[in-house]
Amino acid sequence: MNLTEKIARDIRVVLQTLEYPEVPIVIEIPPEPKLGDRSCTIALALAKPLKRKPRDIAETIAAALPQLENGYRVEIASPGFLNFFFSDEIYHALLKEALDIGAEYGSSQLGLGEKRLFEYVSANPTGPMNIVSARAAAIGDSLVKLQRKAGFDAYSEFYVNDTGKQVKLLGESVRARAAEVQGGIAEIPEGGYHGDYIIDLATAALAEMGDQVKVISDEELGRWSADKIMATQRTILQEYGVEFDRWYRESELYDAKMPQKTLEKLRSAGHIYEEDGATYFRSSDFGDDEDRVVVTSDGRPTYYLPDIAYHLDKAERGFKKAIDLLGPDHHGHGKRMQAAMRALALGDDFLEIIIVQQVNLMRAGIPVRMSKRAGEIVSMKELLDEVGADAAKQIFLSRRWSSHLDFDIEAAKDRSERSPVFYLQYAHARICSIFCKADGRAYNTDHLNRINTEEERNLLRSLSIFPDVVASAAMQYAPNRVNSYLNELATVFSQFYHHCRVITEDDGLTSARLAMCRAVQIVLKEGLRLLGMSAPEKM
RNA sequence: GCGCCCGUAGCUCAACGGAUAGAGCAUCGGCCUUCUAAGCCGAGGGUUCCGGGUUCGAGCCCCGGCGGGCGUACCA
Repeated sequence: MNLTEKIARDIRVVLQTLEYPEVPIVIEIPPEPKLGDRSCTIALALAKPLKRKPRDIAETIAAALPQLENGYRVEIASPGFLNFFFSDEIYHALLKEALDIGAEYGSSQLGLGEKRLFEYVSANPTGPMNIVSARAAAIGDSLVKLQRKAGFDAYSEFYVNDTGKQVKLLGESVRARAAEVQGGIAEIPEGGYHGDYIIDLATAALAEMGDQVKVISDEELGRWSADKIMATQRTILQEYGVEFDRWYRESELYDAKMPQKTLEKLRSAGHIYEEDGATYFRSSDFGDDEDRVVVTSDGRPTYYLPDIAYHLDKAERGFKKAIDLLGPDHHGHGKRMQAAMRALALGDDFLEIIIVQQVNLMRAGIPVRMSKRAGEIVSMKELLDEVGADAAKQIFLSRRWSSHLDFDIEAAKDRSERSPVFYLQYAHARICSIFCKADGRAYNTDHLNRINTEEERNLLRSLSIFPDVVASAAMQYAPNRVNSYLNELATVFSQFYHHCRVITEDDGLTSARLAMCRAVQIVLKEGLRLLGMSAPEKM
């Protein structure tokens, strides 16, 4: 039962009966409980086409709605809002349902089982992951969970660029450091990697391969190093609580000759030409600013070709939509990929690009200067070790992905005792504690009529909103809405907690209030799960 | 130059095109003999960068500025 849909259905029927023009029906949550449990602005939207006053239209619609028999009453507020107030019976039924289905509460079939693939992080295996990766990981992971809850068949992938020029450079850098470890001088190549982790890799390579390090090719050494880095990335992400359904290696594409096949496909469609010895894709025919090289004049494919192949493969594996989370430094890439998708006739809405904006790392208000060249970066691992996964995720997931956010390490740590994530977890732990204190007294729904304070009613209202929040967060890729909602729920619960004693001599009232607590516990736990955060039972 | 993103309270950020623009932090003042005070109650704090436009209604959409960030490779 979805209360919002119920109202939308009733309004739709009324609009048809009255033969009003078809306009989208939008149901909202009023800004405060006094204004009702749900509201609709349909009368405002109909004012123009009907050439009548919004208030008159609202009254006509209200009169035609099956209010009492469907468990609500309607008030009209200026300039023409239809405000819906649910009956106690409706709320009690909803509470019973939530208790009955538990963690399934809030799930829906909006996605109709559509197969979707989320690709995120996809950090190059040439160095430590940075803070933007941590942000993307938190968002991507939550999006997949949200979309699954909303009925999509959603999956996650981490694409690994384990071939190409950068990997060769990685190999050269490691070789240089290996020479240094053995007492020589490190001659790190132009554009190579300087970080200390290269020394660690060199040491590990020497330990594992001995003098073989000197004779294998740059590519082989680079590939070996990339594998090590990739394994580390996987471990760090696991500790962060983010697991991928698949790590898809660029080299797998080559093994399956997919870049070549993709090139031929584009060529036979007439989108490929040669110039100055290089092979170009005519991407400007499909919205790109200029044509792009897909094979260089010395015969190497650029990153672009296998990436097109990868996306073609996503479509061929049956995904109806591919959603890529990209860093701000790759936003130019989006246009190119869209151009390729069009050239391959995959449709304009197959690929959706989400640019996860940058993170300005601060420490006590002072920007932390990050220089990749000098290897002076705060890695994702260092960040997580310092502030903790839950606190970091909370910061990332309380903002829209499009916001350029300031992440203050000291603030994240200093406030850790009173941080927003603790507020949510505390509410959950507090409920667990109540059930401990209840000492075997169970909740039940036989005495819900004992629920009648303002705080209790606000709590029911908040609980009823959860399915709407999940749906909108999933459809609009907005995990931050779940975070906002959970904060609101925790606040309303705290108010309830302070005004309504749960465990009393009154068995009927106790059982009803325990039922409320259980429902809040279910939603808090499920909400935290959707955000990838833990829900401790004790704090 | 061109392209993308951002500009909201002292700070960090919210706000499906809707009602009096909200939270947290910070500041100030109350509340622990009662289920977790990591909490609750209250106060102060705003020209939503500026100027036009669309709309019954704009922080949100469109145009033009200003400011900041990023991108503009035969790197990824």
